[in-house]
Amino acid sequence: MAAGTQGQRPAGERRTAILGAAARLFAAHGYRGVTIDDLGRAVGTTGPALYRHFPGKEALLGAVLVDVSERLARRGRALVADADGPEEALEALLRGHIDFSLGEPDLITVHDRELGNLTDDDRRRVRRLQRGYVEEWVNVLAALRPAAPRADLRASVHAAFGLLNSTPHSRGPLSRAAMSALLLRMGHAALLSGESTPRPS
Amino acid sequence: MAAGTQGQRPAGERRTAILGAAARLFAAHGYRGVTIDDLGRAVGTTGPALYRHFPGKEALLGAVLVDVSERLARRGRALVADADGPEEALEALLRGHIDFSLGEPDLITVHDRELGNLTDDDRRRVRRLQRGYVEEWVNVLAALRPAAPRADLRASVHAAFGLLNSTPHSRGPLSRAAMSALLLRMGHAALLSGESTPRPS
DNA sequence: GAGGGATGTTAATGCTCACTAACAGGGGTG
DNA sequence: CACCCCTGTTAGTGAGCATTAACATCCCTC
Repeated sequence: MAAGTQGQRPAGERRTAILGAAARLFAAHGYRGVTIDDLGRAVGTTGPALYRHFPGKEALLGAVLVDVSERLARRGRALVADADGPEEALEALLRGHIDFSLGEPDLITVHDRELGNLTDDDRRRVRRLQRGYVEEWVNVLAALRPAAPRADLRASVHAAFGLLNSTPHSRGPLSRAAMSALLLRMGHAALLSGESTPRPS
Repeated sequence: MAAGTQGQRPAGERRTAILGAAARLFAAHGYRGVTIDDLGRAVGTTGPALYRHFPGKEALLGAVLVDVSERLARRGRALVADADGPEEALEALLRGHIDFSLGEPDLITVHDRELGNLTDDDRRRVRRLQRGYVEEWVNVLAALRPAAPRADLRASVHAAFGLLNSTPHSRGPLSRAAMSALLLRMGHAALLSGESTPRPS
């Protein structure tokens, strides 16, 4: 029971376990509220073992945030490219984002709480990816609401994200399916509320 | 310039200055990212002077959060009581909340990021106040959408708060008036999207 | 079957930080 | 005018924590 008792090799399994634990713990207690030892304990090692996989705590947060930002941006691009017209693109973006925020609430939470604890470099990268994702939404919306100024659309998209991302804090007793439907309906209504007169059916 | 050079007496002026600085700094860097010395410097004293006004850092956060929660809850109750029917009550709640989130974004930010750093006691108190405020909204909505289950309405209200509170992170170049109008429109549409068929005009 | 890289472990190390001690000026009240 | 409370100040103090050092295993390759 002294030292070095492990010896598996399923590639970066420990690494991904650490990333998962980091997302969960950072979401629950905040970046500053989690210690290296907490992280080690969460993956069945001691704290310093972490340094065999990441250069430090900041880099760990960076890896989490860059990864989630990349996935969101990539997914957004793909959904829009595959969609058949802007109505369907918007629907796909909404569904995709909702799946994400219901499926990985920890990542969503960390993603918009911990930007300030990143390295300047990582923060720039994450911001760039976020901007790209937002522009994807804005482009789709612009096709549906040609009269609206682009700045308004951008603000609308950010507000819609606030709505969709509220999930981690407040799902309550609703099933995932029910919550998903509710968010879809609300998000859709909010984003298209720019038209002065909603047309029935 | 050695020691004790001050001597004003406008009552709790220093105290409110500290609370303001705390809201601003906690919003910008997070509770854990702000030191006692930062707080002292922000109000023109040194760090430890703070202990003449508050028993500690936790109590300071507690004072900020309890105060904002009380104000929101009280305001919500008053707006609903003074309103003429549920349509107008909802409108008033939306406008009130939007004013708040555009006018004091720091408080909004701290309010939903730092619950976890409160004393158990303060957390309970804040949660109770929040629940009361939410119920105010839910009651109004229930009158407008009698068919919807209360759990759905609660989730909808939380989601709408996410939308309205997104402001601090994302106002962009829009004027306050423009942003206010945009949020009002979106919030209204999102909350009333429960009706299966939106009726024109 | 010897060597070495990957991965852990425990024990420093050094910094940051909330909080406390000891001391001091200032002004209102007796 | 003497006292005393209010509010500051500077110098600890002790705990927590990221990171590094030194050392130990395991398994894979030659």
